[in-house]
Amino acid sequence: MKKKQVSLKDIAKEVGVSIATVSYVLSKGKDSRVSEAMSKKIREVAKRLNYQPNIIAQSLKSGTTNTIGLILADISNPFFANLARVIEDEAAKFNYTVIFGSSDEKADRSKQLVDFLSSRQVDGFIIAPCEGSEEQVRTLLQQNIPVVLIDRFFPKIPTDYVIIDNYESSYRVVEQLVRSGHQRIGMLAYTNRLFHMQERIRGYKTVLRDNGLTVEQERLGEISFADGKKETEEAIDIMLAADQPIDSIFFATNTLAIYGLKHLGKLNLKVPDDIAVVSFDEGEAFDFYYCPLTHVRQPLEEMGKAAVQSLSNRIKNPSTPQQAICLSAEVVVRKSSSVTIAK
Amino acid sequence: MKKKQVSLKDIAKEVGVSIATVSYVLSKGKDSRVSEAMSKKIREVAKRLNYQPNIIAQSLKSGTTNTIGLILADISNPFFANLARVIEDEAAKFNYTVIFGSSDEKADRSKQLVDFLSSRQVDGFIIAPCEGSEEQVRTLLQQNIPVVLIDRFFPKIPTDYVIIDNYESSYRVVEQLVRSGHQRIGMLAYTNRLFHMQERIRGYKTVLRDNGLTVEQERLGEISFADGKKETEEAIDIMLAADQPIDSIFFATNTLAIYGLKHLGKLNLKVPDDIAVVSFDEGEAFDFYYCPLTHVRQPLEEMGKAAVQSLSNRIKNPSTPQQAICLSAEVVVRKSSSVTIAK
DNA sequence: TTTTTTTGTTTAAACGATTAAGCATATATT
DNA sequence: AATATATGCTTAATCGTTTAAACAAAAAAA
Repeated sequence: MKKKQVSLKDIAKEVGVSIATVSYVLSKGKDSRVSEAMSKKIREVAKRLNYQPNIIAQSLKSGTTNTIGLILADISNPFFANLARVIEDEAAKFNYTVIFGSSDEKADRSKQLVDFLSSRQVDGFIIAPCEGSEEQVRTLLQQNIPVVLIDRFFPKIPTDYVIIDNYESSYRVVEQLVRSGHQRIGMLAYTNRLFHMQERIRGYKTVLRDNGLTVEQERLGEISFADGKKETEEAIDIMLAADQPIDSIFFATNTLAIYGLKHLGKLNLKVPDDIAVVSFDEGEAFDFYYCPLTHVRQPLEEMGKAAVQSLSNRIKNPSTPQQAICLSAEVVVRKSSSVTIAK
Repeated sequence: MKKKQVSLKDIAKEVGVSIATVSYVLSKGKDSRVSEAMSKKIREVAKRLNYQPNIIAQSLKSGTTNTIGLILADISNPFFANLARVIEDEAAKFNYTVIFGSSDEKADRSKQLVDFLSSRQVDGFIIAPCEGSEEQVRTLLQQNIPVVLIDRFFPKIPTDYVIIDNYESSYRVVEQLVRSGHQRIGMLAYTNRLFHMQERIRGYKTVLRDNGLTVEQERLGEISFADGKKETEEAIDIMLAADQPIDSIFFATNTLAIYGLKHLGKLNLKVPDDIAVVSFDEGEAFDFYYCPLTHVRQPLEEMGKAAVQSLSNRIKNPSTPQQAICLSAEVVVRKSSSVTIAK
């Protein structure tokens, strides 16, 4: 009736030796000084009883769990879902299990997750930090718990991190709109102070200035995370209703692009003829969109792998100097940023 | 330098009492017989030192981890990703953490995951079992480890499970094609012996027979999981090249639908005018498809919740009689199954 | 005052594994 | 034969927590 796993004790009793002997055979193999005959017997019984070591007990003894805590903004977002999968697979190669949770961009939720995972003794964290989570990261560092930030980072906190060059990528993708002759380029971004978002905005503004276009505050829509859909629609409506309506738009994330493209569809505006579009990120959803999108493709695979490797390094060697990895992203040019055919 | 968590011992030393006293105060609160003054002091020190209980140690002692092992076919599939999210959220309400992995429809991978999660002492499993995993499930049952199957189940194994009525759903969604006058209806299914897939096929065949249409073996494409994309394309090509080409098609899963719709696009066939379509499942991808799809909408929320509740019941009361939950799914009728306008 | 009960705290065992140290035997070295 | 070394196994401590049982001191009941 009782669910009782087979333990070293059970094997020891069955064979008639001490627990230690069994442990030596099963965990040390050849290196132990247990006789070959006894080893064989123990291994046989272990197999017969279907012994599985109790990892909880091993963890308690060793102080290590071979577990990584992964905190993402939102696991239902394909960008993070894919990143999670890459990290999971890569971590498996290092013999780590991943336990993760979504912060939903809320600092207090993120705090809960950090505490939860800490108490489960994860060996380290990979975190896509949300706004306001600086203190949590600092606390982990103070406790000497390894942390690697991913996708976003805090310039003032000396953590390991893996990011892409958001300024550069943003500059280059918006440049596509400029090149194809667009003059009134709008941008939709999330209204937060996270560095990566500010960098994307900086890239947008800089490329306009570099090309003699004016940066109009009304063309930069800042959307709250909580009510993204509605605010995106309103922002687009305003930009289109202006005296000088926008002729193209840059979406700073995939979720903004999805909200935005659906709205443009409702307004019966055709991409790229009525309005050109460029975006960050990709997703299966875009595969069915009638007009292939010019977008920034982030090197998810590389990012995930780098993060796991970086974390693994730090776990093994806590005194490694800070590792800051900045990858460059590819700009995929498609039809959605084309020149307007008839004007 | 050493990463050392604060333990009961540290608090005990600081306050000058035994470990047991600290434990009583922190875990029993009012129920303990520790004096109010001492309790207060201990709580203060615990707070000051930022004490977090070591869950690993608690688990070892209690033999329970408050953790659920979740094994899905493929976490990158939106159907499973959404199901996972529902389960995660529901489990959190019961104070359970979810650790999961994807079997990728491979029995040996699934076996690995079961062993892995077992050794981590999960309190129970929620599994969407793949073909050939019967023995794994039986073994868990024999060990009295709680298991709830989801999405799929084995009629011959008396487990708890949560599924939808696949036969009924399939019948009703294909019926839409029949009603709109389609006569040569193809189906794409995965080639496996799992009950849910067989039921979907049975629904398709039955509705044809019930309406005086012949069931042609050439119109039932059975696709292997490993090479789904290519085989889907070939199957569609064959069905279209036949003497009596199909006029409509039923995709048994969302992945098959995605492969299929992309291929129809390449062939320049318009839905529903050139070919009508119905499908199982949904996904953000379909939102951008030019023609809204008639499909079976599975009650993910209900399914996930039922699974967690069922598992929670069994964990608390292992001798509960078998709980078999079969939910009915909704058929969402859209344009893709409309009658062909011009023939 | 003596006995009983209550109150407040400690001791010790347990969960399952690891591992240094100990202790017999057996074998090798002088 | 005496000593050293190797072999094979056991003892016991440890990780951090929980909890029954023991114990001492204080309060209540006799």
